[in-house]
Amino acid sequence: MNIGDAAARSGVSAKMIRYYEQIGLIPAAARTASGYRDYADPDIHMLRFIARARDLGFPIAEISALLDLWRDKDRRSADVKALAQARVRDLRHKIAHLQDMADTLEDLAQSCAGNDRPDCPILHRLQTRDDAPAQERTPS
Amino acid sequence: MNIGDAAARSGVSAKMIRYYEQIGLIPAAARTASGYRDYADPDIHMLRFIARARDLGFPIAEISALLDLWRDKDRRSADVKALAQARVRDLRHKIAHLQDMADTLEDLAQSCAGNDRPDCPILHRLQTRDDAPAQERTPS
DNA sequence: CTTGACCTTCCCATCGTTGGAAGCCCCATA
DNA sequence: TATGGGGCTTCCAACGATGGGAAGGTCAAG
Repeated sequence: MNIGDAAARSGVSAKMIRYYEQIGLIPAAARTASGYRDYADPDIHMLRFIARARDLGFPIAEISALLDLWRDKDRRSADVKALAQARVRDLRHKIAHLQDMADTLEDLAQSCAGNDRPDCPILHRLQTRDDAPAQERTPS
Repeated sequence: MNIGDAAARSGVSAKMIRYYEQIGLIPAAARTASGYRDYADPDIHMLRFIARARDLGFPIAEISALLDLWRDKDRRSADVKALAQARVRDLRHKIAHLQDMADTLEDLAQSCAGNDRPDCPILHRLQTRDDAPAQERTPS
């Protein structure tokens, strides 16, 4: 099976398949006499595995570790779980950060009149220091 | 003031100041006779403005628009508010996406024994199709 | 044999940031 | 005055993951 079919069946683009091979995430594919990459069902399974791990937010390095565990029939499920939990922690951390930014920005936007006048607390906040809680003892 | 001091006072690294100048986000700095960039207080204010906008998740292109509005004394606060609200929508969208991934992954992790045995629903889910709700009519 | 769709490799771009190398400048100290 | 260390300059490269495109070979149908 050519790389285009493998891409269509796995959900990983042909570009990405070549890239994953290049960086060593997946082994070099078999080649036909004319140099075309040739894929079989097990390759498709592996690519689908990668696509799903990627969709769950795993970076390449962790997908590589997951692939190793996937292939290792003597693996300990605790190792897989630890990877997943570390990923969850990282995701929750990123979410909290984005949430802080969104909440702050929403507060600012809500306090802006949004009319034809130029005065705007959003710009005011950006041009002033932001290390204070913003409603305590505004100086002078 | 040298670029190192400007970086320390603004919270933008010297590397980034040069980069922002290069891409045109900020005007080219004044130079001393020997070629050193020379910054004054208004430059620091601008860099701090950039640092805060960046911390609120604005990409460079939007910071550029914010800077234009900041300098424009005839601006309409509605334009600033619209930029902020668009950013909030984008952040909420990203948050929802990460939340989905984290929730899915947490469910999977919770269902994994996490012991010395190799069987693991996380790997199972990754190697099987994921377009089904995962607890309805598991075949055979 | 021609045509069009596919494959190959290689290079470039994104976005924001960091790192390093080579070379010049400035200041303080010996 | 010489010297050393740190800061400045520019240029190049890398990160993660992906897309776009050019130049050229291959395959299958007509």
